[in-house]
Amino acid sequence: MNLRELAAHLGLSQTTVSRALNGYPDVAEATRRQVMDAARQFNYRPNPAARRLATGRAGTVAILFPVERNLLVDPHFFELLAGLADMIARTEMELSLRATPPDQELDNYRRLVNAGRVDGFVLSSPTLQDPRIPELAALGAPFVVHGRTEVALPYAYLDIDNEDAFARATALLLDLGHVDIALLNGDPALGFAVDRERGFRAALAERGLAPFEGRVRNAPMTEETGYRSARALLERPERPTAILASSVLLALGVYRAARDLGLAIGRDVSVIAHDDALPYLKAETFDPPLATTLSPIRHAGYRLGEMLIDRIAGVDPQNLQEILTCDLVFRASVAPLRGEDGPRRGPTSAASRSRTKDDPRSSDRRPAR
Amino acid sequence: MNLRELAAHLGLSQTTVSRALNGYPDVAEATRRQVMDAARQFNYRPNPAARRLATGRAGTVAILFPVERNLLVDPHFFELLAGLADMIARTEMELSLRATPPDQELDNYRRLVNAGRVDGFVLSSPTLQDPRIPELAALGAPFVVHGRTEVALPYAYLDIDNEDAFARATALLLDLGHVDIALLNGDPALGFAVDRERGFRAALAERGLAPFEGRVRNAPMTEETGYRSARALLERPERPTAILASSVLLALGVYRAARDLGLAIGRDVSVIAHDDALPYLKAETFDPPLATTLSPIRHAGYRLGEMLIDRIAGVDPQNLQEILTCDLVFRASVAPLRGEDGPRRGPTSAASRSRTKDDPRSSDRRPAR
DNA sequence: TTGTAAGCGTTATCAA
DNA sequence: TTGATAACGCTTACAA
Repeated sequence: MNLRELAAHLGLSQTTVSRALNGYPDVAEATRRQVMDAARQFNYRPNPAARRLATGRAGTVAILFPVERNLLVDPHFFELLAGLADMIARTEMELSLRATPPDQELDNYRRLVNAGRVDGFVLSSPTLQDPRIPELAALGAPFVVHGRTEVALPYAYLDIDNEDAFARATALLLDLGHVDIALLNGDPALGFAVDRERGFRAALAERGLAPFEGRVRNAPMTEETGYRSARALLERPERPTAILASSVLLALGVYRAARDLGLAIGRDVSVIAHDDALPYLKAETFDPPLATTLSPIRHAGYRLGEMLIDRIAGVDPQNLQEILTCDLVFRASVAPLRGEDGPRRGPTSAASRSRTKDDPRSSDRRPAR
Repeated sequence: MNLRELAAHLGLSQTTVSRALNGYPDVAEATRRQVMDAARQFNYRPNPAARRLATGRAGTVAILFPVERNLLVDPHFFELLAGLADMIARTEMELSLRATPPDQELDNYRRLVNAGRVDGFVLSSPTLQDPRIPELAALGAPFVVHGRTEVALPYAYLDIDNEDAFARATALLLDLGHVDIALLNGDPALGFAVDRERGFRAALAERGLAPFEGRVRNAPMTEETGYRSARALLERPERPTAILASSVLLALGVYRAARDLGLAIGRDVSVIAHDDALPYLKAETFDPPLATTLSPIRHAGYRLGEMLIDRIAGVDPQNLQEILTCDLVFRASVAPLRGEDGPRRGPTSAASRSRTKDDPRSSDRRPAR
């Protein structure tokens, strides 16, 4: 069933039918209803190729990823993708996944835009001075960025409040008596690592403290580096009593190192990690369960899709800038410092101030039957 | 630059130029060369929307994934996707990633085919009686399957030789003196788990052996279940001396369980896992390094893309059925059984027979300069 | 408020 | 071996 047949069936012109379907104002309400009903009845779907050809719009959003680069080493990317695909599937748009050799990446953006093959992009894992941003801005192509950068242009982004999350996590540890806290962070070329360190330092500074020597470590966020870093930190007698980790994968390595050294997570060393809610690596199944700053990255993908659709529709990028607050999820990997003044009995007032709550994804969220 | 302009520039008709570009036979060699050169010179690219409209072909291959189902819990899926995207990017085709509610999955395949929006599909994680296969076959839509099933239809597939891989891994352990071997396997609704168990049992049977009671376990392939299963197996005195795991993630849990129980991997319990070469979970960085049956899943994605292109071009599915042999990569997680007759000194002849070799991805594969 | 008709950039049919 | 010309199915001036 195509437009001509539908129009013929209704005894109307293609024009009118097209306008009715596309929500143009100058069409009689009665006509519109008729058209809509018939379209539904015959399950009419406009041919996307024809529409593309006529409008010049591609009906496609794309996400490019460098074939060889880190992105693929990063399971978070795919979780983001899942959320994005979920959102886009609810629209008439398509999501095109495109691999590109790293050295042709900018070129590919340019080509896709100039050839009108893509209406908008999601940029993932931006660097602080990400060249894709000025490039796409210059091309006038709509895009949304997952994360903030230092690029001084008005662009649409969605980020989590990394600084706030790590400040709150640090404050919680401080409230529990910890003073020597280490930070296992990611590659500082990616903005979030910088923000997290800033939050960490700010929370310490607020109590007149600073990180001890060698307590801030930057490295790729893998189990292996988590292990190595934690091992290096914990095997010396003057070890930190708490560790903040930038990912659950890093925390996995921390757990392994602690176990190797005969240290009990929680009792001997407290751990809080940032949790992007990867479905195959759940903080709550850690032993002991891992406390986290939580922000499901899948939801971020979903929201980025919505924002991109808006951006394509012409919404000003200044109005498409969002920062999500992370939940701080308290679990048994965190405990009060065991000091000479005896164990304390739980978070102090400042800790409960900081929105501590349980995992919102737990089953008690479902409505009762 | 479009076809009309290109034709005008050459003083030829659009028809001729189009035919020259598309490799039709009835065009003079000289003309073709002229056209090709000009096309290259002006960097001419046919408009995909126009081409789609004219040909009825979509120029798109798609991969559908259920939003909620296990697939997303599975990091392997994304690695496959990366290989597929890499391949498709080298063609004129697009790769469309589509999320679908699980209950509308078949419907969505049907819609996409009938509306001519997709030229072909990659089916991932097929079940033994996967309903997508008869559905797509009935629709006459080209598709390739990652894995084999019990569906009695001629369809294109790419699979690894799971049975052979696990038979060889088992034989290696047997050669090293192990007798009580456990198998931590995945969900038996997915075909590969069945094949792996078959290989395991076959290798044992060849020596007149069978698995001990409770030694075959099926569960989702996560770190957590690996831990639980290994724990249950290893904490009893009559524990297995070797464990085969269906994934590196499971093996991670096995390592954790062994550590908890004070058992040394290699010395006290040998471990071999199947390795799909996920870039962020490397068997060679395990401590001790993890022996594996190796088959990079990314390459499978790449190859599936090639096969799908062939299938769309009309190649008979019977000629598009491939089974890849896994490499057996020997590492320190495997050691001879420590028996009353003292430690043995390494693999016996039968073991070296079984294509044991080092990780082929190591740097010595690069050509010398 | 509706209709006519001209594109959009290809490919495909048929004739030359 | 080449060239007119008609689709392909939709959107959009412009006209009525």
